[in-house]
Amino acid sequence: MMLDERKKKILQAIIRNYLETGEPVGSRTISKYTDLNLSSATIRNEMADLEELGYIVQPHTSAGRIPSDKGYRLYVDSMMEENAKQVEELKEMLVEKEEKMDHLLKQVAKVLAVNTNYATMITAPRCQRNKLKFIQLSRVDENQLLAVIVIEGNVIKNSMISISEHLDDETMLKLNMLLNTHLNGLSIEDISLGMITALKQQAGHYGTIIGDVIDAVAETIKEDEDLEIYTSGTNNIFKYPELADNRRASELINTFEEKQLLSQLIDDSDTTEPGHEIKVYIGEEAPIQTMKDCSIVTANYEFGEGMKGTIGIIGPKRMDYEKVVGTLKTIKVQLDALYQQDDKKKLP
Amino acid sequence: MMLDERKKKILQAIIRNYLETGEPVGSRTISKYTDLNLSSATIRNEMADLEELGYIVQPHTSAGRIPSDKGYRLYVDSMMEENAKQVEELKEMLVEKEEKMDHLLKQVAKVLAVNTNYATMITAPRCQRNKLKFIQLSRVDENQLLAVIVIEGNVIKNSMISISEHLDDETMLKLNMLLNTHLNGLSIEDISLGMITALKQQAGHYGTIIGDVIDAVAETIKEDEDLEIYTSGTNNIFKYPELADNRRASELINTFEEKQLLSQLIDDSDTTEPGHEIKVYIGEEAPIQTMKDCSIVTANYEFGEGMKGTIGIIGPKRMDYEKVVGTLKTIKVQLDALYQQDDKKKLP
DNA sequence: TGTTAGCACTCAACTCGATAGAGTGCTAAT
DNA sequence: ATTAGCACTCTATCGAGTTGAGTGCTAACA
Repeated sequence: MMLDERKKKILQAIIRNYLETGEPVGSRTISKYTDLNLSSATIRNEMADLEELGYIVQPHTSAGRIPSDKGYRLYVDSMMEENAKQVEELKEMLVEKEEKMDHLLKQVAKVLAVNTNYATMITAPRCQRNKLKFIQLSRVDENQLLAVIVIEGNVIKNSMISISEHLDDETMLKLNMLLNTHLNGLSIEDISLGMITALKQQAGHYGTIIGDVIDAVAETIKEDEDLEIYTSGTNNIFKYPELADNRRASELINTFEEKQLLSQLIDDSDTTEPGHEIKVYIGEEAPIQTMKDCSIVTANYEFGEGMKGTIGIIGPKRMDYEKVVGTLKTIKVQLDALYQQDDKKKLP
Repeated sequence: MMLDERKKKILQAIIRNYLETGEPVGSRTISKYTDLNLSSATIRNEMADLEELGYIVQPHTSAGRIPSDKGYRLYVDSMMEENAKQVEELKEMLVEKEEKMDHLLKQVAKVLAVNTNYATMITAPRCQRNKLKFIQLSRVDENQLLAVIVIEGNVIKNSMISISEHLDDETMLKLNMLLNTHLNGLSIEDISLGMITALKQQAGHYGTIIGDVIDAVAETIKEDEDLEIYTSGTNNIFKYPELADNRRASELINTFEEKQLLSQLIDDSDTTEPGHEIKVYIGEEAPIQTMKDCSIVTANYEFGEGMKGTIGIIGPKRMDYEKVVGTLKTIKVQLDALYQQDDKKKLP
């Protein structure tokens, strides 16, 4: 049986109402709530059908109905009206652009959390293939060298290297030359063992230093790959009684704290095909076990040069999908734009 | 009235028992629990005294007694027996020393949380006065300079500077010389406006670059001063029913998330005089309003060159003070030692 | 004089039954 | 096809009664 227009309207009304109240919604309520001018008895009949079709369920015999995962899914897929919400305030907050990436990300997470009343997370943009862009060795004091490593996307890392003998300026220059001419533009896969030994040989007496530097490079790139995740508004879950009981809350808080658990979510939402950058997970669809009573909405933003980051909003299944998707779209656009801006600033 | 030995023993027994069970403890329990061989009636008399003195309270008329803040305080101050706990496991985990400071700190927080079953926090070591140690300008590409800034304690920060014209090697060298000879060893207060203009003049055509670099230096030092706080095991609060009700849990989780709220705690515990590096806050003594149902134990560790960090453990008032203080002491020693080790490695 | 046994009393927590009320399903009338 | 009406179901809530842990007090005891 296909859903006729009226059934759809009723389902939509049920969901909308449930989103607001969090309580099972009965036939009488719908009869008044909609502009269908139907009696509660008729609604009851329709609701019985909808239940049989699996779009709504009864928590117990004499209670109203609440949407099932399938019901939410239909709602999200086809029934949500697009409307440009007032996210102006949000835009403004983002405009005062933070200098540092991590500050910016933390702020975005926070703004999102405050705005939506759900828990949020965001990852820093990450590269698929990291290429080495630039290496600089300098002498900090008698016993220490500083290696500065810049990789594609202007990610910069530093590493201290201990040395046991003095290096004069000329040697420093030579080592820098050697490293840059041979390593620039290479990704971690490109740097072979053969190349390393060759370099060490060329450096002669200073081979160990070259070795140390290359180790540092490898570590830098590796480190950039294990991603940083920022979360905010986790205590928002207490606003939704269906998530706030002790066991569930504890599990959720833990998931948010153990960032690596969230990475499953990132990985999953990462595979989005272009044009569908926003994903919605409802209940059991979630890739994380502890979130099976939640809904999750994720969006991928781009930061140029193939760098992508992920934003996620986690809330109860009766999430205000319209608002969340709308807000995420806005944020995504803002973040995408941010990179363009950066780009322009670079070439005045 | 001074507490005689027996009253002390009874109080101690009450506290110990309450720590275990979390339930009010009655006279009969104590009569059995201790080796005093007293009847419950006698205990009752003593308990009445203890209550009058304010060391214990009754939640309601016909319930057992629980320790008051004052009772805990006495316990912590004078009645805790020092005993070397088995923190070997913990030592081992710390021994596999992480390269990166933030990794290490996160791990410490986690190990502590798992070990104690309380929520934990830790700050990175922070300097009182940051002196500039070394500056390095290098050319990354046609339009960008990279300024690497090293401050005392080997904190390293990077900053990109956009340039509109090509700089040749000689100029780069000159600028580096200029910056290092004039700025090294200075703290932020030492860099006067006069000095800046003088430097800019010397740099002539490249004065704006010098300005940019100095801005970056200022920002770097400032950034290092607003401290990073890592937390772990926040969901442990759900293990203690007296903290796990919705309102309290939400407030606590929020406090842990809004790191800046925790900084009040840091500031307060920072003022510790030498020899008393471990502080215990009980209930209302806590400098953070939301934690007035908790107890907090903090320790300061040192990282040489006047850098100090803070570790904190937050749990219910019926916290196992002995274990916590013992564990914190161990961790503190480990962290203190870590620096010494680092120091040695520097001078082989 | 300190300790203890005994007893009456208190109070939170639990159980049980009754009740109210929201909501349903079914049937018969429109 | 829709609706009014009614019997039915189930949860939530409230109050009464019960239980049991624990106290305070008193009188007896060593």
